[in-house]
Amino acid sequence: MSRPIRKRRTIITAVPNPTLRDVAEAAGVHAATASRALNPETRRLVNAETARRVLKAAESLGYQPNPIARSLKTAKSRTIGLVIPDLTNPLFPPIVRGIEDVLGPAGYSALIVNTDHDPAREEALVASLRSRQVEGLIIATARLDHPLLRELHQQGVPMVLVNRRTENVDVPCVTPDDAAGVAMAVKHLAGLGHTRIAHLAGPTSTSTGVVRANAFRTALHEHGLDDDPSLIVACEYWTEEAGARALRHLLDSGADPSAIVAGNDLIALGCYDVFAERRISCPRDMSVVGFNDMPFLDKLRPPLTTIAVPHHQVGVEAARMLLELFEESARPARSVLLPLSLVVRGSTARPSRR
Amino acid sequence: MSRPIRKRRTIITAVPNPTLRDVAEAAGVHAATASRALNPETRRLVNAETARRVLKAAESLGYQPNPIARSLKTAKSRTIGLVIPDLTNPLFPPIVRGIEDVLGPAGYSALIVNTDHDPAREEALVASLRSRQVEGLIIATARLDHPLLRELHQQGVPMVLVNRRTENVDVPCVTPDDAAGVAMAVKHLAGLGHTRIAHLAGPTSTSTGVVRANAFRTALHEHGLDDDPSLIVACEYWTEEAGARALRHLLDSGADPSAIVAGNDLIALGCYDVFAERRISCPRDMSVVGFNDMPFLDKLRPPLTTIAVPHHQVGVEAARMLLELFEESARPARSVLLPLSLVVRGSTARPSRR
DNA sequence: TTGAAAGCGCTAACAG
DNA sequence: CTGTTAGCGCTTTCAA
Repeated sequence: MSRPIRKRRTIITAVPNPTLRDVAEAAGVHAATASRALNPETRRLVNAETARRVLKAAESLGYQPNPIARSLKTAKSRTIGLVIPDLTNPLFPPIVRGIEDVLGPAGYSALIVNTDHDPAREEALVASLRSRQVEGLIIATARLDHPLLRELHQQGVPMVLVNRRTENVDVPCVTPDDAAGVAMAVKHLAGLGHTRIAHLAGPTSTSTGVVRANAFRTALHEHGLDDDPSLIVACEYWTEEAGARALRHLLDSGADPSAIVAGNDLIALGCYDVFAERRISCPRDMSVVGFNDMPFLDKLRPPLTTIAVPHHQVGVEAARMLLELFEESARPARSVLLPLSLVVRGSTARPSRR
Repeated sequence: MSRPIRKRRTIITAVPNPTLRDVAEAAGVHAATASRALNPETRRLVNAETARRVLKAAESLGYQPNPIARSLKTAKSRTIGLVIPDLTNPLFPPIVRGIEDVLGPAGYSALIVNTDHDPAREEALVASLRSRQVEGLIIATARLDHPLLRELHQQGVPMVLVNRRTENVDVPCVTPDDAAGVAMAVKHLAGLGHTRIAHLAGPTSTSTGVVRANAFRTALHEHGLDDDPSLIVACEYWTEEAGARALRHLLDSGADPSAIVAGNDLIALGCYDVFAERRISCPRDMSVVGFNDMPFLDKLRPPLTTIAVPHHQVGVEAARMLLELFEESARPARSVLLPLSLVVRGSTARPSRR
């Protein structure tokens, strides 16, 4: 009989945090039915009229499902972990936003952790993410040799890599088309008439560092330019300071370039510091091209010519890929290369010397 | 009798995801006892030797407590919501890191949402955070008139405001000492000999905009300078474009300043654009001071003199304050003003014209 | 000091 | 189509 239920329904008009049972009682049905009605996936299992009543009851009570209870039952947290080196690097915020723009509408949230490039910290943070039951990981800290990634992969943790890749682990990646980007930079400089072009490469422990350096060498060949090994110097980190050190080293070695392809924008900024130190005029004495097109580069002196990376799109693709992985986790790892574009500003010009 | 338990213990050596019961069985105790032993808070309720056995069992099984189950039981999610306008604004990443540096060690995680300055979006995002059972909110999007904040406060949602304040709601805030910062900027310019100093204020809908503008007027008085109302123009947004528009307006109005105190660094960058447009040489013809000291300002042409805000510290204080609020939610709202410092670079100099 | 029992809010068989 | 039942993994009375 439904009398007692009815009675309760009228008494409980405004519960502080209405539960599914409150809704069910208000609608005069069982909690299970209310659950079915409320979930779009299972709504068709219930009489349309009943469903309507449940929806209305939920609405009027201001019912909000408790995702924690749902998670406990379904063993799905609707949460993913995002592992980045450092959020204050302007590279990452647009990627994060791209990820969240896809995840949010799909009902997922991201937990962000910063590793500060410390493998031990990374391991601890990943462990904490996993203990929080994240369903998958998006990782922006990949090194070529990265035991943690191999281990996670073996344990079947769904993940996708962004920006950088790793070796020996078959994991889907979303990266900029680094080789094409470097080729554009070299073509631009060669077109201006530069013949001694140097490369301040990123760290050789990262795929981005290695891929860009290799692409640089290939591009030189294609343009029939000097492939002097002394024109390539690897930076220890992706930072201004490391870029400055590398350029000083390059200049002191007497390699004498007229143009530089920097591994990324920060390394290019390090070049600016050295230009100031040594009274080198850019672009008159030396041209430089960055990589990434981080914000405010147009405000520099001179404005930096660079390769624009669609960071937001990188995030979007990565998040989509992870969601797809959840759908059919057996799918083979597929990777995506995103197209880049050259942004010509004031840091590149024809060489003034011979 | 413990025989069956023992037996099971030896059989189950490596459960994939060991649960509390697995640990309990392995240690030959009840799940409740294992729970008490594992939780430092309740460990003293259990025999030291038993506790040791439980800890060892947990260790050897690689037990990780399931925070979702715990949350369901305790109605605490160990999660907080962080509401910011836009993560790609370089102001916010250091604040986020400060927050996470405090939250992480305390066992909390942050869910970040970006409102893009859209009140409707903000409302929806806050609702989604609340449905995810966040225990509290850190809000960086406060406007002076902000009905949502008043409503949340009435509902007793623990929250703290960062960067900006709101009116008529008694909520704890962590903000830079805007008035002191503006006073430093004006003092610096006055000391250089400027007498016609303009202010490109932030939006009047935000406390930061209003407080800085008022402080500007006060500082002018203190230095006995022109308080010409036409020297103060409010920008519509905290952006380069709005800053540029405001400066054009100021210049066109004939106010004729020799120096500008910009509401923030982005507004100052907008000034740089106008300087280029109108062939105004900075700092020869016009000095400008920014506010915030966002990254890479030293690389601009000229390097921007600005007021440095300890953003990381802002995040740290805000997170601490929220955690304190959880401890004793009846405590009266307390607010913190963080000290700033002037960073003199190349965008300020003595006035060249008389 | 420990165990038994209950239940957080929800979903998923299963039965009717 | 709907109700019953059980249980996700944990904490917390209450008894013993």
